[in-house]
Amino acid sequence: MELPALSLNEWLVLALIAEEPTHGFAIARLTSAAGPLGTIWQIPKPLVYRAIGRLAELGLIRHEAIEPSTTGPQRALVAATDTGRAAMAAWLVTPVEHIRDVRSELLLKLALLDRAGLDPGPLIEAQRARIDPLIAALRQRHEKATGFDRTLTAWRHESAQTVLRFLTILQTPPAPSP
Amino acid sequence: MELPALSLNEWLVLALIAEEPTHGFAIARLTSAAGPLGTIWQIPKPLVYRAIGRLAELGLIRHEAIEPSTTGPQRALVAATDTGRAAMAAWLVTPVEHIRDVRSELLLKLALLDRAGLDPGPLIEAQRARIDPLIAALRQRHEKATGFDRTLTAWRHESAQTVLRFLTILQTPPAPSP
DNA sequence: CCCTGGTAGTCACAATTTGACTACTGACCC
DNA sequence: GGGTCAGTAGTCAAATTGTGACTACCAGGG
Repeated sequence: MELPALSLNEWLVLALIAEEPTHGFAIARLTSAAGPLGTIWQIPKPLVYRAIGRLAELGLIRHEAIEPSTTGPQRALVAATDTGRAAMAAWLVTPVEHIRDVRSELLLKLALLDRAGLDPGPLIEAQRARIDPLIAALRQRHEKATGFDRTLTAWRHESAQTVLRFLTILQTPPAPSP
Repeated sequence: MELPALSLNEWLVLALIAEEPTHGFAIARLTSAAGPLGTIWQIPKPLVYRAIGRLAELGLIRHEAIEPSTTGPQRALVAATDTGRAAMAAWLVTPVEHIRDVRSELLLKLALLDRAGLDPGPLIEAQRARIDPLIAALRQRHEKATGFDRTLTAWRHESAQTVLRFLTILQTPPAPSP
């Protein structure tokens, strides 16, 4: 039962459906530029519906009966299956592979954990463990580099360290003003 | 004479043609994963040729006579026009607007300046001036933020500071070992 | 009673990306 | 000397992604 790779769009749609049974338009609202998640990751409306279609094909979500909406047109409810919820829960605590995915994927996971009222601690720790050896390797490469490679490795090293600093800030709650 | 916006791909192709008259395949080699610029920005082969087509339409480059290659098939030489070289020179020293463009666009400009043997100092200074007020604004927003917004603004603030640190490193040549 | 505005979803098209494909030349091996 | 391998040069078609415009439904205000 290999789960084929999902795009970030698809993971986000699955996550929102796993929170509670909902419908496409509500997801589109949450992930629009104006919505609460739109500051991290936006999904254009047509892509929301495309993602729902794909997730349904994969058996991660299921169409419930159509709800006779009280206001406006009918809405097609979708709910996560057990498989879907399990995949979701695993993804939510898996650290990201590459530095470049921190901005989108890690922040999104943190936001989703926050929405669910779950402790982000384990994810933060796992991410730190993933990054630590990477930073060591980048420092070595930077120390040996010459010419323009020095500029490039400097950037990579600084970027990796930034992730570490960011994770540390998250673990240090802001001091209450005295 | 408004110059329509060029993509990063197109700027890079123009830059390499401005270095010296060349042909599509050579550009594709330089910007492939294995090429010297591939570590910063890769351009798939078909996109190199599409970029050449667009640049020619805009009058930034011109097709020279086809060179009867000594080895292998014929190659279609292209050279930058005066307009093209001027646009290029201006772009090369213009700092990037957004933090997210540092990794790709600013690094690329630095690499191209390095290849041309030009002083990166003015670009670095200009970029610093562009970033400074941004950081101040982000710090303010971070200090006021609460809830998950605090996490988001922390990331943005750290990212902006990283750019500043990076620019500082570039201005500080590595101390010669004693 | 018509018009605006929000809800819900779909469609057709444009842009980007990917991999594979043609074609040409020189070199190497048998 | 002929087959074929590797490298050069460029193009194409298909898959994926993204965009804008469109239908349709209902409520409330003038």
